Amino acid sequence: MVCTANDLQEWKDFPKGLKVLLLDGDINSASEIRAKLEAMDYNVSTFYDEKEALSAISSRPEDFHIAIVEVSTSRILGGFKFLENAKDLPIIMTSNNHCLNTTMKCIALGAVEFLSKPLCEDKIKNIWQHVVHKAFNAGASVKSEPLKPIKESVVSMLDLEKDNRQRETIMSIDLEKVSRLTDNDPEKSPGSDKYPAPSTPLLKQGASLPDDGDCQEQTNYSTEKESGEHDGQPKSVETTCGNLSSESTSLQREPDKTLVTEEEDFANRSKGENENENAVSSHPQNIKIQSKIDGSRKSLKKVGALSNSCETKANRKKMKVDWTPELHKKFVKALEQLGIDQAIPSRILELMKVEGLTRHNVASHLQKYRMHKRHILPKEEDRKWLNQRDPMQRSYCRQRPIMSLPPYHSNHTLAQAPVYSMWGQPRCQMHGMQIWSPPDYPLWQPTESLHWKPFPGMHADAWGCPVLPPPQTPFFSHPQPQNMPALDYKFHLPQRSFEHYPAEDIIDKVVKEALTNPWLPLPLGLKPPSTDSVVTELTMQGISSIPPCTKGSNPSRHGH
DNA sequence: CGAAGAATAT
DNA sequence: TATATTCTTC
Repeated sequence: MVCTANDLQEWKDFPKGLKVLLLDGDINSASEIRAKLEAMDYNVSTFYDEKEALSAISSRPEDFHIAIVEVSTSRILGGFKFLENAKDLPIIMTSNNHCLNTTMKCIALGAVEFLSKPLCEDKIKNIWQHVVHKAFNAGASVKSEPLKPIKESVVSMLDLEKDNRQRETIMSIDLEKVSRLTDNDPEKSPGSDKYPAPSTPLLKQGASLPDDGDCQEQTNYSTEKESGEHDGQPKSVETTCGNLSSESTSLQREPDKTLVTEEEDFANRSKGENENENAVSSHPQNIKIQSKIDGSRKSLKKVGALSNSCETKANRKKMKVDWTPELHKKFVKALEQLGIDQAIPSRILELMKVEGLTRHNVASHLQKYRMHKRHILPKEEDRKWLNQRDPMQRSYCRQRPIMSLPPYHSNHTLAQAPVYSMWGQPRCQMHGMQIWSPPDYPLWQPTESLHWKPFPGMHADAWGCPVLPPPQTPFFSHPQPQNMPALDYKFHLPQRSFEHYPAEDIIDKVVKEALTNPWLPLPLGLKPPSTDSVVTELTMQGISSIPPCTKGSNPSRHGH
């Protein structure tokens, strides 16, 4: 009756010949659906009465791989009855009536999917996925344990995230996973050739009930949670979303761009991994994936290779965190709040409140951040040191340091294809996106594929020109000429570099002082927020209409 | 043991 | 290069 993974492996032209039980009280509807199914080379047995259908599956279980059951308002009980009594079969419920309650009940009773009528070809051509899914999940009874954290994160995710985009992202990822399932193993699923890009049924389900999506999801999750795992029931909703939730939710509060990026990222990576797997060996793919996963994640207890291929997906490596400007901003804000001495990954993570983000993620980012800091700070310290010893220089050193204009500023090539500082402003907008660094760190911004270099051929290490800011440069002199983007974050390393830098505690002290007494002039080497960053802040808070003239003006006539 | 940070891998 | 993972130290 149930299609096993082995069956699938030997099923040469899957899903052709898929045995579909069609239960629909409406003869017209039934024949219509049947025709469509048969057009796909599915093998359809039509029933108009659930009792007949049930007796058929009990007497000839091998004759059915999947069932499509109609639940009309008039005979809704029949549908449910079938659903409750044919649990071994993946059952797709269908109805004219799109009532959410009905849908939920169907799913709660174990239906793998609810499809609203009419059943167009797109909706039914991929029903075989449920067969595959079920086949792969057969015997996966140990699921609850690995799923537990997943479910928790899903629940919290739902608490936090009301945005539809969230759901869409998850669904899309789900789609990716489902197609991976099929693409992954051509031998098991030759049908993937025929239906190379199956739409995810669950995606449709979600999409078909957009207004109730949240509710529905929550219902599903909570159902799942309290009832434990329905063994063998496809858990695409819970499992898939859940598995991914820890990843996708890491950026759930981020705008579309972030989510999309993440999603694509995931898709690309998955694809690549699959390709690799296939390239290495086409036979024991499941095992290979499993062992691969086992190597990097917690090992799975289950032995069945096929059932593990699902687990594999479930425990798939965390996807890369995309440190978008928004995410980085949170990071920086956390740093700001914590101060330099408290800025440890766990606390940062705490403050960032980004679901799914791990301490490791933060640590890694922090490492990078600090590494960058090291590039800059010594120079600051140098100056500080220098100026502490030379009161005469303090006066101008309180001024914002600027960098000499590299010779490229008139270079059209560079001007029209601006690559901004990877540590400074993000590309594409010199105004409005800059992140306000905490005072104890120089401004820093993760790159997004565009990497700035001071000028062609010049390595970042070479930053720092023996140019000192003009003494009359006002304190708040941030707006920079547009043709020198990002450069304003670079401090100039005086040619005469000192071997000795002040001790860290001295730096900390100075920094703390600056924090405690913000009204005082900033200690040497530290800079006030730029206009850009202020604009950014405002923009982030919804104040977007800042007169552009506030930036790009000449520093020398700006601050007073 | 676990966190932090550095080093190394991908 | 950016991020993940592993190693080392505490």
